[in-house]
Amino acid sequence: MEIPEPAKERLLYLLKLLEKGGSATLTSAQIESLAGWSRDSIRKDISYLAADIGKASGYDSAALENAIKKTLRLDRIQKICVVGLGRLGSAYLNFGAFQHGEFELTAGFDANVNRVEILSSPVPLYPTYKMNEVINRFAIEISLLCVPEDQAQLAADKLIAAGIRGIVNFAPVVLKVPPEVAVRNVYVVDELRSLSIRIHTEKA
Amino acid sequence: MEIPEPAKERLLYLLKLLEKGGSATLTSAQIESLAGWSRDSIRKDISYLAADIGKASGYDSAALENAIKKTLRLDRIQKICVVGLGRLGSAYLNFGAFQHGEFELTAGFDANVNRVEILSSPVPLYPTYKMNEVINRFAIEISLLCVPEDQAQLAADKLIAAGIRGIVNFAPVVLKVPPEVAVRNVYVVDELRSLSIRIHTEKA
DNA sequence: CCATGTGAATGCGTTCACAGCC
DNA sequence: GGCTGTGAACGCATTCACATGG
Repeated sequence: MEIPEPAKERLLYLLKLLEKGGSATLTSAQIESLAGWSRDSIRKDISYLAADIGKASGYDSAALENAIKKTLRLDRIQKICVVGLGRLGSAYLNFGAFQHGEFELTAGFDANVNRVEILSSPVPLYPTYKMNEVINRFAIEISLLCVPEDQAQLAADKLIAAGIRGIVNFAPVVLKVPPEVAVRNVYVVDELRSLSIRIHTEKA
Repeated sequence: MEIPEPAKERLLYLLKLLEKGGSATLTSAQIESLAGWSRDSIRKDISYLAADIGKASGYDSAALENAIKKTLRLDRIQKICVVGLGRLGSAYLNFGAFQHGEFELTAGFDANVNRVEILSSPVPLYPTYKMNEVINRFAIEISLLCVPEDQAQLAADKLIAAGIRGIVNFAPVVLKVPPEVAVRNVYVVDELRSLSIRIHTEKA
């Protein structure tokens, strides 16, 4: 069965809750108070996992966590890279979660060859012109895009040409990408606007 | 009429497109190719604005931009603050968009009094115990939460007690907040997971 | 008995199709 | 003619209500 998109997002959020530990077993009512959705939709969401987790006492947290990871295909290590090694990009080179977690930072790129040579990094660094080769050699699927605003589209085009499948875009621009490439924008002003809208246009 | 939540998000995204300039007039078909949604839903979304913008030649970009801002209540300056003046938090003190744009950074807070005194900043800084007073005095509605993971919930509780209405949370935790407080989480691993799910669970 | 799991009903958002207007 | 604007039809996700199981 195909899982509805909103259900996937809720399951992802639930996974976050589960990872922070807490009780070994959870009922849908408890999840409701933690997460804010109705217990009915929580039960329905979990039922999509088809994993036989529920007892009369509720759900086994560990089993639930595994089932979500497996169903959402988050159960294996995935390779990522970072493009643009300025302040933000180079900070991610040393980010702990990328050294041991489910996302393995495998390469860093920058158009400035000097920067590539001088920066010390636990991750191999390459000049931009090697992007195609490196991304394909290591089967990198997702990239962090940390270049300045005016270079973002150009860098994205290169990533796409190299066969990247997903981009986390930190530049405040709307990237033009083909439909098979997924993009998530991370920009604080967008978040503020979204909050502002929720605060000021809520059903009175 | 109440605007559907998904429509609000699309309008917000469309606003971003409009702000980057481009042509002075846009048809729904052009927006379709830029944004990726169907022209029908675009026309419906814009119709919620009830603003009489469309001509036979399409929409006037400037008028459309204004109408979106007005309808989504983004047409006035809103005050924000930042809690936690470490690497990330202090970087936002000098963020250009918060000095002239629609969000005005009005205060910075940190529990470490020393840090508050030593940091040089274009924005007034205060120790945490003044949070309540300052937030109310300046009518600050939204806060950036940039403290370490293990202090995030505590700091959020203080913000909520001070009457904050929205939080942009940069810590990798699920904040427990009352339903009237809005939260947006900004965490790169969440974004990567979301992309991964889209890439690997797309309808084949 | 309490909590899960699930077909059936509801409700909401998108798509359709056409009327109205420049 | 081309594009917008919108009631109506449609389809999908949430909610309901009950059957099932520890």
